Amino acid sequence: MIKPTDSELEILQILWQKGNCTVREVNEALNQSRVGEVGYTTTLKIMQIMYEKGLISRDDSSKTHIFTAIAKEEDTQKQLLDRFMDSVFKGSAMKMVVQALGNQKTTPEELSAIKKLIDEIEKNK
Amino acid sequence: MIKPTDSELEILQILWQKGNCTVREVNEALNQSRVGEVGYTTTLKIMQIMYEKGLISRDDSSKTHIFTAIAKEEDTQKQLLDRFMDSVFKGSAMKMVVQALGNQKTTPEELSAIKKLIDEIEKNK
DNA sequence: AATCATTTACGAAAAAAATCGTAGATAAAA
DNA sequence: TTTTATCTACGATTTTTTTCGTAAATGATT
Repeated sequence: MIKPTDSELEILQILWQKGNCTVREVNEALNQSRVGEVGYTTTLKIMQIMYEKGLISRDDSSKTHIFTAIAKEEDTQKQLLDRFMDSVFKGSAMKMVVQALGNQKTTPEELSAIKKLIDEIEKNK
Repeated sequence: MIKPTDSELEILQILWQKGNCTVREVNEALNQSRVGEVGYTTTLKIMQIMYEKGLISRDDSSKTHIFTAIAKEEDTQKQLLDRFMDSVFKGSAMKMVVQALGNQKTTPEELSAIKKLIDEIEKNK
């Protein structure tokens, strides 16, 4: 599976969230959640490249093409997470989780949810 | 804080692990854990850039310079993790941890260690 | 049909990252 | 002191990613 670049990932996120999109829709969504604007043809070009790489599919039956993400969000997350864990935490999920949970951001609800999750994983072994 | 590129991160890992290093030491460590070899001057060049960026410090009192990572490993991990969590998991530590733990790789010992960790975090609130 | 707006295709340019060759400095060996 | 080996400095080249201008196609409007 091909690793998307940063801007490709941004576009994938939009496609996962909104389903099928035209280039214009993606471009507008992109420019809402951003500091600097990005031109329409820039977005188009990146999406063309993504299409060539097989990251997204294209329906060109009408003039305005419609694009869809090919890989599922979870699969891509999993793949990127593995890479990230290897390169930053030398493969230790433990260390990474410790860092992530030490982050004030996590709410008590989330913490207990994670405990339940661990209980379930432990049962299934 | 500046985000290191992938090869810069590789070098930082070596410096964190081995402490202070010459360019040659880094270059050799690099070539051990790798598919393709990388030339000595390539490593040198990247380390010079890292020095200019303020990622590493340099002792040039003798001919052979000695380099040291400036940022602590944990701080860098934390910073990269935040970025990663934002861009891939839209900021949800929860989702990320679920993915990480769902990874068969995690051992039972690690799982119970994480539970203990959560207990402690919960106590301190 | 002529005009206008929107779209895709194409390629060029800019920016960022990685690679290495060569030259000159420095120190060690002979 | 000459030679040899190793090092840093510098810049050129290559590769990857991002950016956008221009042209041609398509469809809508008048």
